Amino acid sequence: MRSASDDLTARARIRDAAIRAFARDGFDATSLRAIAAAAGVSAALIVHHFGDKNALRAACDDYVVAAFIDDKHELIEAPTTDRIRTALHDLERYGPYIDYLGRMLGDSSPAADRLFDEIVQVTREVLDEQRRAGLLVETSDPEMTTLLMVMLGLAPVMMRTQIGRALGGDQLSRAGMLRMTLPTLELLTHGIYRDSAFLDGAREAMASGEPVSDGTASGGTASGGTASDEGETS
Amino acid sequence: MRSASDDLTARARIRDAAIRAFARDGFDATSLRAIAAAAGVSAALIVHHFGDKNALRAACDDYVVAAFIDDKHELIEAPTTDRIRTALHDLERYGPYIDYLGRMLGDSSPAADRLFDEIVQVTREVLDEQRRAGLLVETSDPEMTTLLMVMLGLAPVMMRTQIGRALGGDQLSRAGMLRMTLPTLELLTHGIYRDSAFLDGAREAMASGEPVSDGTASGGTASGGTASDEGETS
DNA sequence: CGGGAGATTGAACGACCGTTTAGTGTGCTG
DNA sequence: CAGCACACTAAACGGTCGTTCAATCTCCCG
Repeated sequence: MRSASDDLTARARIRDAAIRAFARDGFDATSLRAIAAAAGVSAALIVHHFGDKNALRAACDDYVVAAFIDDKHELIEAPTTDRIRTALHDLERYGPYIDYLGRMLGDSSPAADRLFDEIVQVTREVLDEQRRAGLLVETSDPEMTTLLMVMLGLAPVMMRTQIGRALGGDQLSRAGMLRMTLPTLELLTHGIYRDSAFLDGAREAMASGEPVSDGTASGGTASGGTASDEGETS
Repeated sequence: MRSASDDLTARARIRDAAIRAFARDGFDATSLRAIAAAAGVSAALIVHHFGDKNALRAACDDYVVAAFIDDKHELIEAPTTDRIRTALHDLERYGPYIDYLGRMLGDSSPAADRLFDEIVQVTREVLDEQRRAGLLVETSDPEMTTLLMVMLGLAPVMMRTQIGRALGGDQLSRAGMLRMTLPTLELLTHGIYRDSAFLDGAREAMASGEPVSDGTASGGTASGGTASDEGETS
C-alpha cells in the first residue's frame, strides 16, 4: 500500500506528466513513452507503478476529480453556476486540470460520468436552496433548468480554445473567463429578450395538437419555431 | 475531377462509413481497416480515393459542415440560438452528423474552426438584427453575449451523452432535445433570478479596486469591464 | 555483511496501424 | 482487337505502441 506522503516521488511525477500530456494531446494521442520522457523515467516504470495505460488514466481521473471536488465544496455557497466559474477564475492553479476536465467530459470515462453527475447534483442543490429562499423565478421544468445551468458552466471548459480564438486569439486565459462573468449574470438576471413573444409562441406551438412527444412517426415540427411555424414533414 | 453525380458509389460509401465511425469512436480510435470493412471495400481503396487518413477526415468534415450550413441557411430567420436547436430537432435526419459535429468541436480541426466561426457570425447577425428591432435588452458586452448564446446552443451537442444519462438514461434523442426548448426560452426571456442582487454584487466587485483575487502579482483586472470602456491594448 | 524487496531500466515482443507496392479485373476508346 | 485508364485488391513494409522480460541498482533489516 502506498501512503499519502509517498507523493513527490516518481509516481507523482508520472501522474502529473500524464495529466499534462492527456490534457494537451488527448488520451489516445499520448504515448507512454512521451509521458515517461516528460517525467524523466522509463516507460516500463509507468507500467510497474500503475499496471497499464488505462489504469494510469483512471488514476489521473480520480486525482483531478478529487482536486475539483475538494476545492469546490468550499465554494458551494457561491451563487449558482458561478460556482464553477469561480473555481475557474484562477487559472494559474487549475489551468492544467481544466483542460484535462474538458478532455474527460469529451470522451466520457467512468470518472467523467461520476464527476458530471456530481456537478449536476450540486447545481441542483444550490438551485433548490435558492428557490426556497425565493431568489428564483418559477420555471416549467426545474430539472432541465438545472441542466441548462450545468451546460452554461461547463461549456467554457469544453470550448475553451474555440472561445479563445473567437475572442481574438491570444487571450484564452483568466481575462477571457473573467469577461464572461458579468454577461452571464446579466443573462441569468434579465434574460436577453425584452418581452415574451418568443416564449409565448413556443408555448403555444408545443401546447397545440402537435404531439411533440417522442415516437418514431409523426415528426411534428414543434421546437421553438418563431411566430409562424414551418410545417416541415421531413 | 469528380463530378457531383459520382456519389452513391464506393467513394460515397466510404465517406458515410467514415462519418459514422468517426462520430461513434473518434478519429484516432478508428482504423482505416474498420472503415473499409464497414464500407465493404479494402483499406487501400480508401487511400486511393482520398489520399490518406487526414484527407479522408477533411473530406468528412467538409461534407458534414456543408450539410449543416446548407440546411441552416434556410433557418437563419429562426430565433437566436434556437436556430441550432431547430436544426437539431429532427435527429433522425441529423443524428450521425450531430455526434460527428460534437467530435469536431472537441478536437478542433481546421474545418471545426471554420464552422464554429460561422456559427458565431450567424448568431451575431441574428442578435444584431433582433437588437435593431428592439427585441433585446441591453447587455454590457454584446460580443460575449453572442458567445454565451453560441455556448448555450452548442453545449447540448457536445454533452449529448452526459445529458441523456442525467435525464434518465434512455431518452437521448429528439424528446430530450425538445424538452430543452421551453426552459431555454424561459431562461432567455426572464432569466432565473428574481432580482439583481447577484448581478449588482458582481458589478460592484469588478468595479472596485478588488482585483477579484488574481494570482501572483497585481496585474490589472482587465476583464471586460462594465458599461464603461476598457481600453484593452492587448 | 548478506540478502531480500522494491524501484528502475534497456531491450525485445507482438500487435496494430497507415501507407506502399505490385498486381488484377473491367470497361471504354481509337 | 490493342491499349489505356481507372476501380479495386492482397500482401507486404516500416513504424509506433502497449506491454513483457530479465537484469541491475538501492536501501533496509536481520
